[in-house]
Amino acid sequence: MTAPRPATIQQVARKARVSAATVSRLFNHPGLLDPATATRVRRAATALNFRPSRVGRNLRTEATRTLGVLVPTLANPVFAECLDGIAAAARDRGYSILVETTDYRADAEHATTEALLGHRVEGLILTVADARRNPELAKLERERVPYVLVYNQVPGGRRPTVSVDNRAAARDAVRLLVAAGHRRIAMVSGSFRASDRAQLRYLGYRDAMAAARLAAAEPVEVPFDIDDARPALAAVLARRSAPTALFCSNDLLALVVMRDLARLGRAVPGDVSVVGFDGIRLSEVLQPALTTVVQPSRAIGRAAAERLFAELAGAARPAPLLLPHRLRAGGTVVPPRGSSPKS
Amino acid sequence: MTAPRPATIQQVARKARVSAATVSRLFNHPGLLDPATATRVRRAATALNFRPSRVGRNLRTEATRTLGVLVPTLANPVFAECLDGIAAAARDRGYSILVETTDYRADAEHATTEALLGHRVEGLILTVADARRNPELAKLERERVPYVLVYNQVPGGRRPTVSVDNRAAARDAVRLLVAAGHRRIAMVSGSFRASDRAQLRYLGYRDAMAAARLAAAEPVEVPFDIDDARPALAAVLARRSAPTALFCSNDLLALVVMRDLARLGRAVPGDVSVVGFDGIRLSEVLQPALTTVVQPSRAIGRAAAERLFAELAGAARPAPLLLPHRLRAGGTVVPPRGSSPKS
DNA sequence: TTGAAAGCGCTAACAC
DNA sequence: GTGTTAGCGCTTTCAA
Repeated sequence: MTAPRPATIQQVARKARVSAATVSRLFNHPGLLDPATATRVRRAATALNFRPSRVGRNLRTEATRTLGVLVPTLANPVFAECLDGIAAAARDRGYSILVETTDYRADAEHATTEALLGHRVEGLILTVADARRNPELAKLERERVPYVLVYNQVPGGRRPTVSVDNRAAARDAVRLLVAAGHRRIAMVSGSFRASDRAQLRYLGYRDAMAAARLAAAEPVEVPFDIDDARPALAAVLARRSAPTALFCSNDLLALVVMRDLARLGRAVPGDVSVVGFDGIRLSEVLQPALTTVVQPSRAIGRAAAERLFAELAGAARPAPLLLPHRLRAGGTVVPPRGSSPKS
Repeated sequence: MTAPRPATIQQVARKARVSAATVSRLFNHPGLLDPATATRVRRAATALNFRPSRVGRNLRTEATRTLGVLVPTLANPVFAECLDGIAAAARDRGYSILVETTDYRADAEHATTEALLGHRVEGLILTVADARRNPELAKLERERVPYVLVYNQVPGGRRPTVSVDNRAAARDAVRLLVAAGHRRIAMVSGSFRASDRAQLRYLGYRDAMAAARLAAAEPVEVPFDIDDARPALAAVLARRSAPTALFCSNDLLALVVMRDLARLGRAVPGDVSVVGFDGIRLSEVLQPALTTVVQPSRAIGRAAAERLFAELAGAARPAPLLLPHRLRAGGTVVPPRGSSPKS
């Protein structure tokens, strides 16, 4: 029923009355062949639907021209856009991409990286739950497997990363709320355990609050895949001094928050202002557009791939790369009720 | 600088003073080993960071346990969500996923499928520009490579597909506009050349218009990656009888259309009602939520993977599978200005 | 329970 | 310009 075994280089060689080496040359060093031979071999190959096996080739050359990618989920467009950038860069270089997801479960990082390494990928691009102390990253370093983290960021720059400055970016976002006149600002965040970025962004939130001499609130931690934020939101809004603005650790979360605020009868931005983080394409297009910190996701993916290629070509282990973030003003932030402008 | 050669089964064998066959057995048929031997081999393997090479294994067993996935882009969440479903299903079965994208360029389908087949993927899951006559699909059939199309749909069911009934779904969507009282309805569509789905959805649009004895308009075809729809929209709205409602061939497009209608000073749904197609997660969460046809994207991905596994296990070539679509009423459809309810 | 041997498809010396 | 040969890492008979 299913695929018959593909033709081998030997079969082509027999049919064209040449040696396997000559067939191999046709595909790898066509210049070396006598034109007449080349034609004969080409014809035989076509007749047999021959397509060189990367499996045989990979084994022989000890190079797979394959990259592994590991991200929490592809349901969040921030990772999908990044992967799209990686795929484009890989295509340009003739590399293939093996993809794994963890669904934000740190304990899935082991099995997935093992699978990738088993395939002998030449390098890895990944986003892990926590890049600071991470047994899988330690493994990659011990075994000297080239890798680049995307989105993750490590204090001291001790790992090869491509990211924005999460803390500074979060600070900018919250500062924008402060500038709009908000004094009671809370942060809604995806689980800290599942995301070191979320932790850094919380620090940025605290920085901005401290700089404005405002009281930072405890973070409102929710699961990344939350689909009803009403209980959490109701609790925050019931605090003695309810926030007039919410900073969300990512855009997906911000959108869920906005929808559920509406379901709770709170208007955005009328009752509550909201700021996100990521700048996924869709957050720009909706109305009002989400005010958010834009990360250049495709560029992050592309840069990570290119740094990996550079390292594979012999360059030193890449230093951390900080790509610029950008604050995008949407319509989800206005001054709090009853505030005088330029207070 | 870069990775030293990974340990081989021979090195482990030497270190454990057994043969390579015994090491192999530890990983493939551990029950066959004497417990003491197993421990010794395990220790040696750990000490050397040994991890069986899938490259060697794949060559020997002539099975790669790898699936290829080809989609137009991962920047559209409908494909990313589908891939997320495929990845989850593959993980359950111990399969790996090789991903390629075409950026909606039909002429990239050849090189990308060749790359995948070169890797000897055991099956393919793909969305092509046009599945009816497609040289790459013909190639897959000629070479008897198992494949399942996702989203694509072929009249007569002559190809293995997993999709919704695009035409009927589009008909339902437009019927909903008709039921709201709209008489002048236009369709904004991604390029027909790049998407047979778009063509089918246009047919569904015409069906619904005909059934309501309304005049179908020529489609407003735009590129899938359009980022400013204002020129196209301005042209449609300038027609002698401007539409009061727009049916868009996908959600991403619908969102761009909504934003650009706003930029043109038209309110949605006040001036123009809008319906989308896909039901990407984000379209649900925005406000007003987009009225759209929901496709179960993750389920489509999962079902495609499972049908491929069934075929690999010996089942017959899968028949087309139609998954149910669902109309989701959002806030982007209201009766046209000046219409009387229940006209 | 373990080992020896062969071979999966391919490429790169090396020889002619 | 082309062929011969060896071997990449692994699994699987087959024999002991």
